[in-house]
Amino acid sequence: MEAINNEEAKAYFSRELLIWYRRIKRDLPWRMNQDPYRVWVSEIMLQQTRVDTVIPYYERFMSKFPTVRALAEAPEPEVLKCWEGLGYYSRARNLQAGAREVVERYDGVVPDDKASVAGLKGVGPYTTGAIMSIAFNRPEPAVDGNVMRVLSRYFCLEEDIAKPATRVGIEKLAASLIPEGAAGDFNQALMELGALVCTPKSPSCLPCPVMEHCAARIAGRETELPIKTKAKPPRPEKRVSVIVAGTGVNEGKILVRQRPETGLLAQMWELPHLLVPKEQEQVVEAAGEGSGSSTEYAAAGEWLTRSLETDTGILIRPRGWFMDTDHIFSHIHWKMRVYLADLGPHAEMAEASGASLAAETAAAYEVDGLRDEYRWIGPKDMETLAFPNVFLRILRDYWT
DNA sequence: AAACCGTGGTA
DNA sequence: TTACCAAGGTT
Repeated sequence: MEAINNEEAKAYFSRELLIWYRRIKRDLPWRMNQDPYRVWVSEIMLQQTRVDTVIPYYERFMSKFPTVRALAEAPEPEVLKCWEGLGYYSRARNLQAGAREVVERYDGVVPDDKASVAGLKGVGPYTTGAIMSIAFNRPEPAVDGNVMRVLSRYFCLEEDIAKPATRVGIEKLAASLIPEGAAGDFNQALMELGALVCTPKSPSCLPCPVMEHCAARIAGRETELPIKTKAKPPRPEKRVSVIVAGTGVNEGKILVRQRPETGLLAQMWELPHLLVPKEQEQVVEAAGEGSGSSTEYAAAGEWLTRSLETDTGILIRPRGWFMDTDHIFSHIHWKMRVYLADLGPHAEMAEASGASLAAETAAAYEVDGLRDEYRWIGPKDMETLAFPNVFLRILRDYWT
């Protein structure tokens, strides 16, 4: 291995990486052209999400919302439905808010201006650099996890890449590596190398275009780098969810609700569910699949009925266990038990009162105190409302 | 700075 | 099976 100085190592890296990328780059949907809107949508979808997962979502999204204006004018629930199953749903709402800002402030044209792009909702330092370089070929760094890993190895950097300050330092380095007039290709080359060659677990150094002068490789430390502090494991939460079957005018339907505007799974739809307090965990645990006596079922059912009534004003009548399912978010682990139920006695009384259909519905609302966020839905409504995966799985089970 | 925000692939 | 983690951003 020829010993070279740092400036030579940098020039070599930029030159060889760019040549390599232009030879082997993948043919991806968002690389069809450099339309800033297409680049923008792809970068938002690709945040913390694999290429293979994104591709079908991207195709669907672009055919439904082909322009900034189309996205800006769409009803928000349609945008959320298009994002269903992809996760990090605030990305979808921020993206549409950004599109609306581009229509109002920039006449529907994504501005070729770093500060303006950086000011759009959901666009942070990485995405700003990605849009500026890929769409407009501006010499801005776009430092994501791939880039931090690749540069940590090539330059044998030992800073913890989990720390925000480390990314800032690597941005300066990445900026100094951008070849004249080739910002977009070079930034994508860095990420392509990280995705295909310089992978997290076992990097494939032999086909690497810059292996010869990779400091970590030369030191035999390529698997030790980058240094990254471990994430905390998700905290466990026991939850009980209920499928409430409608009767009368709601025959064949079930009760769902829309989540609040902020926080976890914001504005997504879900089955009614409750956090099980520590002191109730034993009671719920005892009433599972064929594992509880009638007494134990009654105890769990009583707790569920009382809690749901307190929380939502809806009086149910538990009918039995349906399924258990685990769902792991990035920071919470839901251990969910699902029960079947129908409505309690006073709802039936309202239906049996002999009132007209409209009056009956109104009466049911009054008697049940059904709040705005609740709705009776059938299978057909699943095509319109956006549900997170944990509830999609349960509902598909229920309706098949 | 550290917690919050989803999901699925991989070893 | 557990553990890691992927083209991050916001608060």
